[in-house]
Amino acid sequence: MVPNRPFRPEPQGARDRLLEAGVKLVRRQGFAGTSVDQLCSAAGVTKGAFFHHFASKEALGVALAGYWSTSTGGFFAEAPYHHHARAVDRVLGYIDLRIALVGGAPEEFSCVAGTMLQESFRTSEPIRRACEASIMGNARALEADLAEAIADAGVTGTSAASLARQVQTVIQGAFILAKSQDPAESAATGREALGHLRRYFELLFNERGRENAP
Amino acid sequence: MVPNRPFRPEPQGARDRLLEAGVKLVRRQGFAGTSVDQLCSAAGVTKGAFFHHFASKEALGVALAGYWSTSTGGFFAEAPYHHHARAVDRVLGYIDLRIALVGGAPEEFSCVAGTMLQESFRTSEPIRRACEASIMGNARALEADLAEAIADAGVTGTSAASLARQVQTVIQGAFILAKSQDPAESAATGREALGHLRRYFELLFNERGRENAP
DNA sequence: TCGACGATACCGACCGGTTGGTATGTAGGT
DNA sequence: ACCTACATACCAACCGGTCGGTATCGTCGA
Repeated sequence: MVPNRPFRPEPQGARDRLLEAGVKLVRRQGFAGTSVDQLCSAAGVTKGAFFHHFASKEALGVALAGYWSTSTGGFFAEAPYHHHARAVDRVLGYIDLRIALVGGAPEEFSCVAGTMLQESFRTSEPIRRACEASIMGNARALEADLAEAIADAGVTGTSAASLARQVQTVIQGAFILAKSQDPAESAATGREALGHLRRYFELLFNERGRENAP
Repeated sequence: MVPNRPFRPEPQGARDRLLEAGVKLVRRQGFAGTSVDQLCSAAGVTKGAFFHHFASKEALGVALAGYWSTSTGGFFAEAPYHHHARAVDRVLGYIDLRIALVGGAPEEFSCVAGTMLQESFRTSEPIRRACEASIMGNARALEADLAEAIADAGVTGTSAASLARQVQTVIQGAFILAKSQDPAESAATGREALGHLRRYFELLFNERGRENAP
């Protein structure tokens, strides 16, 4: 969900190293499938350090969702698609950016919050809430542009909030379809799904000019 | 993904009871989060019986994906939406059926294959392949109708296979968004997402007559 | 008609390793 | 002296998996 961040400095403290290891391991093997010991050795940290910073494995899960939200939120806030003059173009620019980020193996572009939700929504209410906040926060970042685009095009029968949720829906679904494929084809499968999302928005906002066939 | 099956007889053998328990437990807490002992006690069966029928926990996962495919596939094959004369109506009828199936808590309508994929796509290649077969098999059931609808409406720039995958994408994404919500709102959130899928298809196939606002 | 026989279905105690978590210690900054 | 940030050692519970045994079959020769 967030790209390779080449210029992000290697985290120094044990807490940040554990969260960074959490992103990597949870994406690859899920939350329940990742042990505290694995987290520690991936972060180059001992178990004592882990439980110094996190009261429990569940607490790390909650913190991980927040960490994920913060890093992805910062990335999209700085992205250049905001500079388009028309709201529709900002919305489509966001989708194009998401398409551009889908490359390589699924564990490099998939979403930590979506993965944790799948297995923890019922077993841990704090994790569920933290993941909800992460995904819905991501959605909220698009709502203003969507509201403007809806008004410009005179779209009826839906709302900016609902369309923002749909963006997240298709993104999460795209990750699952990508994971279902052989690694060589998974990124293309994910991009195809986002291409359909783009086309839906083009149709909805009457953007006939720029045909983009998924 | 499959509804309550009220008239399905209680399975007799240990193998079927384990698979039925697998559906229930994996939906609720994921594959890695479910232990063999839990499976056994939920099925009312001993560990000896488990390893008599399945060589390993992973083997149960593979069998579970197949079991899931078979039951859902059978359900949709018999559904009445096939009787519509026009292909578009069959496609939209399928989506309406999916919408109708989204009710109650996420563990009652979510997809076993999608859940297992999320955490096992990298740790178990056999499970990944079994889940891919399940999801893509489900998609294939719609391809003929989609191809016909595409031809009828003169849609360009995509294919029946691609649209069939998009249906699965939105379904899987809808389940994740549903899981992110408080149980009281999760079903409505899931239905909303499928409503957008319906609207995409209405726009694509120029079905202006039957406005269905998500 | 019978009973010996192998196959299948299932039982439950047990194993070594791993799990999340704790208790205690310590180095360094203030 | 005291707090933060770790390290080390350890624990009981649980993990997936094994193993020797039993109950119940259909079948086939005598």
